[in-house]
Order: sequence, then C-alpha cells, then structure tokens
Amino acid sequence: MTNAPPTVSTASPTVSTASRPAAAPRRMSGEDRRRQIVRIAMRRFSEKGFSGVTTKEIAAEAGVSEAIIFRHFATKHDLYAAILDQKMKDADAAAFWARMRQLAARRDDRQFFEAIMQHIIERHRADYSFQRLLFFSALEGHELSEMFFRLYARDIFDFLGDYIETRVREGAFREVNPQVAARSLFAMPFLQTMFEQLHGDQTVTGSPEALAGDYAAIFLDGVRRRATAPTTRPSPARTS
Amino acid sequence: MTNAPPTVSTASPTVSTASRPAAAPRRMSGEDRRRQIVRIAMRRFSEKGFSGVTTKEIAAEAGVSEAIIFRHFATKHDLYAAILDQKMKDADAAAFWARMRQLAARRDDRQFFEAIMQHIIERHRADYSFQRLLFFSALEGHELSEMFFRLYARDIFDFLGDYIETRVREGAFREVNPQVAARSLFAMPFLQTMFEQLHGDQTVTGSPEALAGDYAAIFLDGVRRRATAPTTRPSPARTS
DNA sequence: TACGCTAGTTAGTATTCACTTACTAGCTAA
DNA sequence: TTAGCTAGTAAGTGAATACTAACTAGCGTA
Repeated sequence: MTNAPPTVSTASPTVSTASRPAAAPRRMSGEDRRRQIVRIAMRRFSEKGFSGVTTKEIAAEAGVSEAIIFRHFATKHDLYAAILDQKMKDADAAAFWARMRQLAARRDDRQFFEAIMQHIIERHRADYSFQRLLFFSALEGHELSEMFFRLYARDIFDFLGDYIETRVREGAFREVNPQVAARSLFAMPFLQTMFEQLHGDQTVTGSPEALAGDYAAIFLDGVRRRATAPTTRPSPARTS
Repeated sequence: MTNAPPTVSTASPTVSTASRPAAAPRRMSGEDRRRQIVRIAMRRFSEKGFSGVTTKEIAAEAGVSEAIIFRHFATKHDLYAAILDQKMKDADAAAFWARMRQLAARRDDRQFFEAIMQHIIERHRADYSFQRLLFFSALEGHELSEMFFRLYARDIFDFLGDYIETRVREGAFREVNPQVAARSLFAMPFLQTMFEQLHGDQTVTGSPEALAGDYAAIFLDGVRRRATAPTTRPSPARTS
C-alpha cells in the first residue's frame, strides 16, 4: 500500500478518473492485491477466528470477486498461513534484542525490566489484531499455535530466565525460581493489555513507560535481595 | 450421568442387552439428555470455538439424532448460552470468598496472596475446558464475553485492589498503584496455567501450593515496604 | 496487429450447515 | 383398549460455504 506499484500507469483512458470518485483502483498488481488480501484477512480472522470468517466476506472487503482470493491462495487455510509468513518477514526485533543484551551486560536491572515490559505493552497496543489472531490460533489449535508461543513468549522466557538465574547466582536476587519469575514478569503487562483491549478495561491506563515503570518496580523489589534479614521462608520450592 | 435416571427400566424386551454391549442407553429422561448435551457441547465448543463445532457433531457424540438437540434448545446459540447458565448454577465460590475475607481481616498478607493465587491455579487446572470456553467467548465477542470478565476477573480485581489500597494506606505496602498491582498478581498464575495447558509448557510445574508460594513470595516482596531506605523512585506514576 | 500475459469477472458445483417436518416407539394411566 | 405424552428417528430444506470452470478486459511488446 505504501510501496509504489511497479507499473506506473495510473488510470485507464476509457474510464475517466472522475466517474468513479472514491472507489478503490479497479486493477492492481498481483503483489499489491496479495498484500491487500492478507492485510484484510488478518484483521477479519483476528476478529472472528478462522471458521468465523468466510472467503466471500474477505473478497467483498477487498472489492474483488471471491475467485481472486483463490488465484493467490490455493485454499482458505493457505491464506491463513500466509498471514504469519508476511508478519515474520515484517517483524524486526533485532533492535530490541540488541538493547536487551546491552542492558543485561550492564546488569542494569531496572532498565532491563522496564524495557522488556515496555516492549510487551507496545507490541500489544501497536499490533493488537495480530495478537488476537495469535491467541485465536492458540485456542483453535492450528499449527500456527506453536509458532505463536515460540515467537512471542518462549524467546522472552528463555532470555529472562537466563538473566534472572545469573542474578540469583551473583547474589543480587533472592533464591527465586527463575522460570516462575520470568513468566510472572511476562504475565503482568501481557494480561493487562489483553484485558484492556478485550473488555475495554480502562481501569488502568497510561503511557507504556509509566505502566512499565510500575510493573518493573513491583517485580524488581519482589526478586531483589533485601538488605535486612529475610522474613520470608528460607527456601522457596524449586519445581522446575 | 452419575444421577440415576427417574425411570427404572433398563432395556427394552425386544432388544437383548447382549446385542448392544457397551452402547449408551437408548432412551434417557429429558433432563438427563439435556445435561449430557450441555456437557458435550461445552467440551467441544471449548476445543474449537462456537463456529468451529457443528450441531451434527455434538449429536453424534451424544449418540442421538440432531433433531434432539433442537428439541431441547431452540438454536445453536441457545445451547451455547445454556452452558454458562449451568455453570453459574454449579459454581460455588462462597467458601473461597469467605476465606478471603477472613484472611483480609486478619491482615495476613502472605496467606492472603497465596490463597488467591492457589485459587486461580486450581480453577484453571480443574476446569480447563470451561476456561478455554470463556477465552473463546471473549475473543469471538459473544455476549458471554463480558460475563467472563465479571465472573472470573473483575471480582478478584476489585477485591484485591481494595485490599492493596488499604494496606498502602496503613503503611504496610509501598506506594504502588493498587489497580496495577492487583492485575499483576492475577496475571502471574493465570497466564502460567494458560501456557501450561495451551502449549504443553511444562517448564514450570508443581503443586498449586508450591507455585502459589513462589508467586506470592515475589509479589509480596514487590509491594511490601522495605525496612531500609528506599532505593527505588520515590513516587511511582499513579495512572488510574 | 496479433499474441500472450495478468487481473479480473460471472456463474456455477458439491457439500455442509442450522434447523424443520412428519412420523414412531414405548410408557402411563383413565 | 385407547388416548396422550415424551424421547426418539429419518428425511428432508433453503441458505451458505469453499472452491472451480470458463471466459474477458486491458496492457506491453515482438
């Protein structure tokens, strides 16, 4: 949509541009049409799930006949899979991971936790329909489900778990279970934004920075070793 | 299923009991059949969502013809709604809330948080398919969605929020945002068990008691006022 | 100008879906 | 015996669904 199509022709001479004023361009390059369909499909699938959306609806929204969809995608399921392919191409988390590694190396606990929480919140807010789609995938049990978990959670779990484990070994954190702690940290902003979007729960709102700060404060003090004598139970259950 | 049907007749004289050995009883009381259908429907809807399941499938699993479903429920949607009705009748959270109020009155922070986390974990594990169903409802956007939020989250949010706010006022907890804290606490066990079931994430397993203990420890130290001088920022962002 | 390619159309098809109609077996009780 | 009720069935119905077949308009180019 933002990219200029390869063909430079703008309007056919037979039909004046004024005759169909605000209508979408009748003819599109194959690549553009494909991307448009994928984009529409993503939003629709994210709203109603795979079996809740018909190819006819998608075609109608794209302003083309249903058959066009099946020129680009052999089956409805192929279209569904194409959404994730596209997203994987677009996704660029390299900058995020570079920053995380930097903060981890510096042992800057607060910045580290704030950055990761902020990342999760922003990802949700900016790309809510994709998040929904992934949740649908997980529930409906497509093969995409596993990819969702890997792409959106496991990487963060592993990275966080390693960091927390290191900090425990270094004596900076209490003897918490790193896996439990990592999942706890992830859960806080994740579920919050989920509820926020799903149910219009506006009880807690605010900038990603402010929220991330709140979460990080709770979490950091929760795992950090206290200067005073520990009042908690000496050895938490290690269950991994 | 466990209840004995009102009619005592076991087999029709024309068909010997040996000819159809393990088959379900052909004729059932209306009430029993209705409950059976609701039970089957709940499991199926929770696996595939509302539009992913056909009335034919449900009938087949119940061992009756499709028309029987429509004798009991006017529409497929009515059957869906009946699931929640049944659950609402069965649900008995009175004991849980009584205990929570007791612990809250005693200001037993640790027991309070552990109990609430344990409750969430156990609820998930014991009644996973209903949890799934509710999540599907939320995503598919049925009118049940709001009920899900109310029944399974908002009550706990409010109760927790009030408690945390009180403890902050009493000086026992730091100046955390009670709403953020309440949602954080809820999120920890909720998402953990969700991943556990959805993706077979067995990284963190253990008894509900052990897990609840771990979560409570992290959370409690996160909100509790420290004896030493605060190293964190003096005033966290209040965003509500 | 004719050719070939691509993006598009219309009008299907077989199947599946929620739901209905018309009927029956088996029980109870007047 | 017969009438009425309930739990059940077989066999549909019209609409919707994923997908296809056959064709066409428009454009660049040999």
